[in-house]
Amino acid sequence: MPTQVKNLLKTYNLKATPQRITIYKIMKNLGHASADLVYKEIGDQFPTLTVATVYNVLESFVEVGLIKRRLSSNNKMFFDVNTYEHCHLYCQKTHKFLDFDDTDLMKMVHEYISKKNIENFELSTIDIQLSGYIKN
Amino acid sequence: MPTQVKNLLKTYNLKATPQRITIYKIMKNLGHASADLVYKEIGDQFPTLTVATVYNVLESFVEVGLIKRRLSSNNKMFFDVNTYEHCHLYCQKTHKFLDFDDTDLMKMVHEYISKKNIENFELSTIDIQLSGYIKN
DNA sequence: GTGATTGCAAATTTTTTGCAAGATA
DNA sequence: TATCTTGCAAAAAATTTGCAATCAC
Repeated sequence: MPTQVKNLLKTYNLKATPQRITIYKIMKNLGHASADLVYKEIGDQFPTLTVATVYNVLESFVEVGLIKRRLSSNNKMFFDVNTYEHCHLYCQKTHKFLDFDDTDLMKMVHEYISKKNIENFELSTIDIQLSGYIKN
Repeated sequence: MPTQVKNLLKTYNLKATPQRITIYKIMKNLGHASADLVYKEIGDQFPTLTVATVYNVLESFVEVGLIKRRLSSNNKMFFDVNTYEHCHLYCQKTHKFLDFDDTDLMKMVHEYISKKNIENFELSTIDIQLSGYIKN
């Protein structure tokens, strides 16, 4: 697994620094997280790693497409380790995300939208977010 | 129009202060905006009105359901003056929103989702956001 | 009048920046 | 070695708070 992450980073033309490896593993583990959350998760397992580095690293991941930004109403940056298109359940209370995989739905909406042919807009991704309360 | 806003606020059990009236008019005019944007828009037309008040007022609007928060990847609070369910075009470069009304699409997705019967989740609203670049 | 709302200034929280030191390929 | 990345400390940006003064009803 550690070597795998190393290779993954290289695939994306990122130098495999210990900081990046650590942060990627945490993102992989959390699935969705804010910079802040990642930083807290690091805790004292890597004492010299600073918040600034967390932001830098996450930004470098976004740039190459290794992770994606997610939309939140939390006024915090949120990132998603899964970059393929999928829906989300978003908890308005805790601001947590759960993946909601439904390729049929995504396909249906995509087809509908492409028929519409929206002017003056270059579509990049479709986000479907079900907002509400995650119980438990 | 000024009286209309006054009445609207009263309908929502909000005292019709000049600050609230001003801010609601601006929101109505902008459609979608961050607290910051609203504050800038006020400019010197109301010199004593501070940022703190902008946040307070917008929050009070959200609480009663007069406006809604919107999801952004901008790490800023975004608000929407239209509270009915509708889609959005979101510009990833400028972080601007455009309404994209399509009741058929919303209906289709709603029906699809309700058939799914998602466990441990209390659905409040469905957000469909088309992210990309708004030309022009 | 009374309770809710505002202004102000200061504190927090979140994110960014600059630059020297260090690590990666 | 050359370049990219990190650490650190400080700045900037965004949001919140406390409290006294003021206003809407």
